[in-house]
Amino acid sequence: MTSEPNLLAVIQRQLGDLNKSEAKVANAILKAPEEATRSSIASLAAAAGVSEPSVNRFCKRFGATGFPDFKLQLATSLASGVKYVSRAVEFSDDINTFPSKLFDNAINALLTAKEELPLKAIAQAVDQIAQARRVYFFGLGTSAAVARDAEHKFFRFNVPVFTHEDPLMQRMLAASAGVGDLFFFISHTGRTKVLVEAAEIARQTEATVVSLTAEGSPLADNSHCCINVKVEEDTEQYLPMTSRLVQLVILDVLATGVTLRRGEGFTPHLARIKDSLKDTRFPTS
Amino acid sequence: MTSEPNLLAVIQRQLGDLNKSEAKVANAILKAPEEATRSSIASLAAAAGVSEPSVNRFCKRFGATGFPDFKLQLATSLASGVKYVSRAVEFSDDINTFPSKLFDNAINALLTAKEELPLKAIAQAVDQIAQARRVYFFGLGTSAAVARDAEHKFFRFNVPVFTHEDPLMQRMLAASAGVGDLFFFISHTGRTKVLVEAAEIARQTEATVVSLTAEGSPLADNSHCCINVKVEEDTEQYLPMTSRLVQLVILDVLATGVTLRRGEGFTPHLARIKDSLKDTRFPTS
DNA sequence: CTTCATTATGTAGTAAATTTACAAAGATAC
DNA sequence: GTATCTTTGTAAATTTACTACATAATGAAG
Repeated sequence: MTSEPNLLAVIQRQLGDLNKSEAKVANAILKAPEEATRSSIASLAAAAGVSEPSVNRFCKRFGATGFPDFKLQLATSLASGVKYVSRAVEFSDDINTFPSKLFDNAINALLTAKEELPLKAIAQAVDQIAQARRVYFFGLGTSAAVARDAEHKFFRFNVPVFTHEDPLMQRMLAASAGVGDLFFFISHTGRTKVLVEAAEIARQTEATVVSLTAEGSPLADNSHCCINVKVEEDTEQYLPMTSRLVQLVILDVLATGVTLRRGEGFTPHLARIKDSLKDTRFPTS
Repeated sequence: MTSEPNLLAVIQRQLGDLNKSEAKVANAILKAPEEATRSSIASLAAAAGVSEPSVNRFCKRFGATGFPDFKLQLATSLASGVKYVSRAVEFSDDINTFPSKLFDNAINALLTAKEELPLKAIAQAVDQIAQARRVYFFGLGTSAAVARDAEHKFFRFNVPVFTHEDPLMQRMLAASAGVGDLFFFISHTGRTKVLVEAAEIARQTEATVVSLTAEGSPLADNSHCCINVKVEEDTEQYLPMTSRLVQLVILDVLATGVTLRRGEGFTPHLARIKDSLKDTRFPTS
């Protein structure tokens, strides 16, 4: 792809930086993107309550050569089937609307994360995990489930992996750490006290501290290497789902990175683990 | 979608049935489809060596209302054609390529799942969870982490939720179940013996059995209600990541469904839970 | 092989849509 | 309060697409 991956997201993001009439046009488009691709500049201008040249200027502002070109880009963005705008679920939603909204939000989160992937930090983390003698995955609350998931992924690489949901265990293990130990902290906010404290303790040892959390948070500040997760707060009501999905995929990226490091010769080892499960299953008919 | 999946394929197929000038237009478009979406009727006519009305007639022949509409359809089908292709990670991949591949695969999995969402089963499951006196989430291996995640989501709704990773506990709880109990089994394959057995046992009681698993699997057969997850096997090497992501989002859909059922009056309750975590965190600067 | 009918294609004019140039209105700084 | 810069709209110019009609090509029948 040469240009922007999705136009609606860009428009959404820049909403604040637009002047009055441009914002009107933006809102009209965000409200009914499909329709916008089919309408003429005159009807869109009418719908937005602005003049035709304003619409034209709006298009040029977003990198199009003109209105037709803009419509084309918009149609292309829309084609993938995702409304690239995060949509909050409302109490008026029913079974036909809210599931797609949640899926769209999830997809949107992954798309955004993919665009701003901290490759350097990821590469560094892969290095450190591959070299570690022991890896501890620590998280609390919903992040504990992510840590558990990471354990499942990483134990396959002959690296001794440990997870603990108990903050006291986390503290004690952090305190008794040494060279070759790697502490991997997972936190959505990066502000959970007991977790940050555990990181501080680990930091005072010879161990390496890596975190998967929000940039600039206390946890990030206490890490040798921080994998920054972009979070859009406004869509999260009471459950931080989307950031957790991103965390999971990033852990998958790390696990895959370690596999690639191990090289092709490692494949039989993985196959052996998979095979070990064979007898626990009913055979496929 | 109302019409054809891929406009280019349709044009290609009908090439023989076209008359001379229409065929010229078809060839010009097939040769440079991207460019065709950007050009005016005049330039396309020139490129094909025909007159403008011929191009217009060509467009109408393929169901468009006119040239602009045709361009729109063409652009749409070009855009959607490229996506939905999962890409396997290879050992030749490096840090610049494999992370995006993994993200793409995850995104694709969600896109596919979204399109074939079993809404009826989801609605039914929401009903049953909302009415249940107790809900047990059971999974093994990687699905245990998903079950744990579900627990975290659902306990917020005053529904007593239980998770157990121990197959023996799962069996015993299933055996002692009664009216109002709901067993929610999570399994990627739906063929894990001990889990299927637990489902069989639960099925013999008065309890309700719901599963999130592959269609037609033994587990699905032993459930009152099965939420079918579409799985693309070929992209999964040794870790079934994508299906797990889909499972997580579906659980989120279920949790949201239950919230919506509870109605707006329930929001304060959720807010209270969120607030209860406040003191465990460092305040935002 | 001519003539008529039918279909295919192009020409020219018309209507519509888009863009540009410019002027008025509004905001901002001095 | 004036000058300057930005924003927005008006109107004209230009480009684009469409329609009606005319001409050419094709094919069938006599």
